[in-house]
Amino acid sequence: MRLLVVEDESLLAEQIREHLVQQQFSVDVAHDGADGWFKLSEYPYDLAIIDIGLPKMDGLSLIRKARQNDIKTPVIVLTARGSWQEKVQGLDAGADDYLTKPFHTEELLARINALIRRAAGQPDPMLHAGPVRLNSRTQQVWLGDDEVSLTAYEYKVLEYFMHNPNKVISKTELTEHIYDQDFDLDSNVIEVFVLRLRKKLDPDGELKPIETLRGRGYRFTMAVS
Amino acid sequence: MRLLVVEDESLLAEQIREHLVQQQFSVDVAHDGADGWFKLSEYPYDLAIIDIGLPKMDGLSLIRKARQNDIKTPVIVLTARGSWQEKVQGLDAGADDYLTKPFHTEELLARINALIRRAAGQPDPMLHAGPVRLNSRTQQVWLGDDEVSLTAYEYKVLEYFMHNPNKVISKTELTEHIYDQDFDLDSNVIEVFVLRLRKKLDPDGELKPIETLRGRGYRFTMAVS
DNA sequence: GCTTTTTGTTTTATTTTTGTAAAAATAAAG
DNA sequence: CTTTATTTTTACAAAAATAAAACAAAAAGC
Repeated sequence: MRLLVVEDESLLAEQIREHLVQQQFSVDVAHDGADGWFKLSEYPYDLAIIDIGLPKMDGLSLIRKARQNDIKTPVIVLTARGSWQEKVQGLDAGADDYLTKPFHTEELLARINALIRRAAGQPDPMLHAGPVRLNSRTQQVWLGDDEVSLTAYEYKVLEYFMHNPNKVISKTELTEHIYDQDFDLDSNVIEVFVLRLRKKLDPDGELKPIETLRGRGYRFTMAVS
Repeated sequence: MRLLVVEDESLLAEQIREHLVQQQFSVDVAHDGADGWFKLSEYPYDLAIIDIGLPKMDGLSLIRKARQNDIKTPVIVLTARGSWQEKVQGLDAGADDYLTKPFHTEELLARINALIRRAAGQPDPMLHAGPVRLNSRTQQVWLGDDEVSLTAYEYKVLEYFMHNPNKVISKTELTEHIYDQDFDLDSNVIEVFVLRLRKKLDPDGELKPIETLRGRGYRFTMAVS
C-alpha cells in the first residue's frame, strides 16, 4: 500500500511518515501543493493525506484539481482545530474523510485503514482466492489448512495480487505500489519475488496461481473453489 | 437483497414495501428516525430508502449518524417536491441518490438497481463479436467457451479490430496504432500477425472473422449471434 | 557485536515472441 | 490467358523477456 502525505510542516510530515512506514506502508511526502499535484497525478497511490493550508497550491484546490482529473484516490484532509468550515469545504472538494489537527496517530491509522477497506469494498479483512486465504489485519496467509510464512515484501506482493485478481498487472505497476517512488525500475526484484511467492504458494507447481503474460506482466488467478 | 425503508407515512411505507417485496427484495420498515437508526446499525442492509421528514430523528441526522459510524449502506433519500435544498442537504449528509415525492415506483426501482449495481463495483469491460469475447481488464480472450491465449501484439491487434468492428482498417492505420511512430512501414509484420490471429481465432477456417480488402486493408466482421 | 534472515543484484540459461525474407498462392488487370 | 501486383504462408533468425541459481549487501534479531 502506497500513500502520499502532502504537508508543509516538515516536522509533522516526517513524524507521520515514520509512523506509516512502521505500519508497512510505502510513503511519499510532498511539501507543497504543486509538488503534491505532480506526485498525485503521476503515481498510483492507494490513499492521500492532504493538509488544507499549503504553499503554492492550497489543499482544497489540490483535491478539486485531482477530482476534476478523474483521480479517485481516497483523500483524508487535515484541518485546523475548530475550523468547522474547513472540514465541510474539504469534503465538498472531494475528500473522503477529515481529521482535525492535532491528532493521535492511532486515529489517523484507523481512518486510513477504514478508507482503504472502503475503497477496496472489502469490510472483511479476509481475502480468498481458491485455496489461498489472506488476513490483511494480522497479515497471515494460509494455503489450504496450512499457514504459509511470508516475508514482508512477499506479503506485499501477494496482497496486491489478491486485491486485483485476474487483472493484468505490469511489473511497473507492482513496483510502484510496493516501493517508494525512487526505486530503480530496471531491477529484477519483482521477478525474484514472484519466483519466491510461486515456490511458497505452489510448492508442487500444480496450481499455477501467478500467470506470466510475456511483455505485459502477471495475472493472479485461482480457481474459485 | 435486503432493504430498509424509513418512512413515517404508514400508507406510503406499506405501498413501497409491497412493490419491493414483489421484486424479490427482503424489506424492513422503520416508522421513525430512532427506529431507523437502530435497524440500520444492527442489520447489514444492501440499501436504505430514507424520508427526509421524520419524527424522533430527521432523515438528514440519521444519514449523518450512519456515515459517522462507518455504515456505508447505499442510501436513497426521499425529498418533498420542489425542495431543492433538501436534495443537496441529503447528498451532503452522505446519501447516494435522491428521489422527489411523489414518484413512480418504476423510478424508485431503477434507482435502487443502479445503486446496487454501483455498490457491487464496475462490471468488467467486455467486448463481444460473435463467438469472440474479450475482457480488456484481464486481457483474456475467449472463442466460444475456450480461452484463447494470445501474445502481447496479437492481443493489441485484436483489441483494435474489436474496437472498430466492420470498419475498413488499412495496414498503415493498424501499424500506427500498434507501434511507435518510427516503425518501418515496408515490413510485413501486420500481415504475419493477421495470419496468426486468424489461425487462433478461426482454427477451422469457417468463421472468416478478418476479411481482406485488397489494396485497402482489413475488416473485422463477426456474425452477431 | 555476531548470527540469521531477508532483500536485492548479478549472472547464466531457457523460453517465447517478434520480425524478416523468400516462396507460394491468389486476385486483378490487360 | 498471361502478366503483374498483392497477399498468404512458411521457415527461420534475432531480439526480448523471463526463470533460476548463486551470491552480496542490508536489515533484523539475539
